[in-house]
Amino acid sequence: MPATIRDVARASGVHISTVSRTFSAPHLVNPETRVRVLACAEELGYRPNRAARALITGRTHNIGLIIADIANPFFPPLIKAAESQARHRDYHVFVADTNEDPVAEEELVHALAKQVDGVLLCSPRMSNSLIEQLSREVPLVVINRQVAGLPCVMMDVGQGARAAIEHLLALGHRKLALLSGPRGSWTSREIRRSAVAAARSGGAELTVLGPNPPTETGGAGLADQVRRSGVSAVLAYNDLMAIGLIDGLDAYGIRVPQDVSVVGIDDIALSRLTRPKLTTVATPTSAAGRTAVDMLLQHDAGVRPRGVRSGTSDDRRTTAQVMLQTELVIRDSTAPATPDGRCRSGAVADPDPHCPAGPGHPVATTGGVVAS
Amino acid sequence: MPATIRDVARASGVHISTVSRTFSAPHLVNPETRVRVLACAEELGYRPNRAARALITGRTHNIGLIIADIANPFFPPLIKAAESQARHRDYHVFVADTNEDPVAEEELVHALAKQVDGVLLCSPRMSNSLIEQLSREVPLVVINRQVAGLPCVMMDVGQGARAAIEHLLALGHRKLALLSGPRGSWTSREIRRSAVAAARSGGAELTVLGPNPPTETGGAGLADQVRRSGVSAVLAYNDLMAIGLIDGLDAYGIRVPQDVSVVGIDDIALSRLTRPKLTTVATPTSAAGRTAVDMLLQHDAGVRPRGVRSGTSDDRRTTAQVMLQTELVIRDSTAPATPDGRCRSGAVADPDPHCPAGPGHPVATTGGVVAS
DNA sequence: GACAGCAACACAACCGTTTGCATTAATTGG
DNA sequence: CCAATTAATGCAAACGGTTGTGTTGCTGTC
Repeated sequence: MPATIRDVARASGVHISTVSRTFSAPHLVNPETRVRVLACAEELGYRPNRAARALITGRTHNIGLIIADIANPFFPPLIKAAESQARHRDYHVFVADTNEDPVAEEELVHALAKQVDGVLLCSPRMSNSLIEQLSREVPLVVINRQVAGLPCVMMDVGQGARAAIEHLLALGHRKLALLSGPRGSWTSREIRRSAVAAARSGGAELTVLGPNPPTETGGAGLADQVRRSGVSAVLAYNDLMAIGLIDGLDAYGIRVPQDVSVVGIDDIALSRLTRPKLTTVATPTSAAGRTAVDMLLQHDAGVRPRGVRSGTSDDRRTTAQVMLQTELVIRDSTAPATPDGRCRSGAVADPDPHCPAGPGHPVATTGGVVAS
Repeated sequence: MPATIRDVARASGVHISTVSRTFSAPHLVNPETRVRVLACAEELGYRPNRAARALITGRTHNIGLIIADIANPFFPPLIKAAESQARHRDYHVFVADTNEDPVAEEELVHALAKQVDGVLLCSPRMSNSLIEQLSREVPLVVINRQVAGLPCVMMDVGQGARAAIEHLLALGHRKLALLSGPRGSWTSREIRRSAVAAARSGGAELTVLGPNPPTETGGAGLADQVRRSGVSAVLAYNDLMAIGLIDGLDAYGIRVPQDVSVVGIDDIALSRLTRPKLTTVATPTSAAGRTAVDMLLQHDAGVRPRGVRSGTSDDRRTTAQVMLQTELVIRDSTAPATPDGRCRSGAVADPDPHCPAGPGHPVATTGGVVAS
């Protein structure tokens, strides 16, 4: 039913190669013929079959995007940016969700390999060596992880975590906790490394809790541990966990930020909507998506020569690694510590929810529910 | 570089057709040959090229999923469910985002048409006639919309909206507002129709505000209108708008649910995390994603006969239309109306935020921030 | 007037599969 | 022992494009 190049050729009385060139190399065909062919193509509703083209050109004009969990609000902006950027370059994006499962990750790379010109591996949970091995099968760009010899786009969560810890130290907190992320997460390791270093150099004590599932439930489940650890401030692997924790603490009658300060990472849209609004480290997710697509397509422009089974060397892509900056955004979930390290000793139903912000707090917070 | 069927044939000393059959029709090849071929394939890391297969079989084993806005938390669970279901049936999913733009929607269908075996059109904003026209180009399953003659999977938002309005009426509210959704949204029309009918039969007054962008910002921007309209309860097109509205009202010192009750639709994960927790109509998004994939693939199983350009008729798919049930879930953003129609007259900084729940309120709410 | 140069197009091989049909060898029935 | 059947495999034509290499006809030059 759909019109093929042959239908157009027949209708316009030229050879199929002329039709093909009308689209791929217009300067090679006579202007008069060109308009005639284009008219026929339009008439028949002809659209080139990309799969057929891929067969001979070797470029599918598809890219794969492998994500740990689409339902995690951290990812949609990245997906959206990648998809949009790809579309501008006339590429389509396969999105696949691994449910945080490293095995599913590997299978998906294999499954997509032949079908795409490259794969964006977003927050991979598998091992570096496996990633390197897979990269021999299909061009890979790694997001949120550093892998030697491979193009990577990372966000500087180390710097972000440091800023967060320093913010908490400046507020007077001395007993801190870090809720770490899932096993296998490069981001989680970076955060931990930086947070530990920052806490130590600030003379504070930092307890690491985890690994944990990077979800709201994961955070909520840690409320009890946080409570008993006696810390006055917490840095969470991501906003979702931070929000879950706040929720969990609330069930124990512990108030944020009056009793405990909480900092998240990511700055998902949600973090502006919960009460208290979350202090968090903003990560440039959209930029990461765009950049990753650019890096993948940049080296991908050249057309594969005819019969040449490309040898081992020479198309060794320049493995740029870019690090995007993060930024601490201070909202309402952090407040100065009281002299004893806690602002208020877990009062459940205090009639006055206000815990006046001390001079160290950079924004005018009034604690609790506040318009801003 | 990647091994082809010819490489495997050469290595195992058989014809390529035998290799092909080893995978697609194993019973036709000698068991001994089969194991030999499989061993060679394994050795060479051979994986069939799906594009090449698609060329001749006519099935790409891809499906397209077109979404209004990936960043809207309503969609990710649907995407995830669709992707998972598709993968189980050995299909891959192209995800594309239209940014709520009907024109982008049409272009995307065209662009995907040749590349997929069918397209899931999720919450389309274009016209019915255009959808019907596009359905002649590629099999379509429509989600969140009813189009005659096309397979559709809908959620019964009409029933949901009625339940929401009746809930508000039972709480004593008599002046209501409806924040409608984007222009072109079937869901928005359904909600409006049902809400208007329910309000009328309950003897209440209902103001319709909109159309509006279905986002948090869209909701927040309506706070002023809602305030001045003097209503005591609001039903929003979706949770995002409801949450935005609550935020916007808060800036005017209007409390939810003490001063105004707010009901959302969708029950996105977020609605459990904001304060107050949102009363909302839960829509079965994951089920919708799964069902849509099933409906698409169900009629898609047959292999296209060899040279037969399938005629007009006979593969007229049975156009099942399924309606999934919704459910009102009552949380903390709705409370009984006071005799004068408002619980509290916009007190900005009242020291006591509690507005005791009346007997009509089904859950023990204490208003404001509460653990539950 | 012969020939180079060029523009415009046609020809045909090829990409990696699938699949109807032909071929061969082994098995069975009469 | 021969014909008929069956199992296993080879052969080659597609699928819908792209692209290197002719082929043709025209222009301009000496």
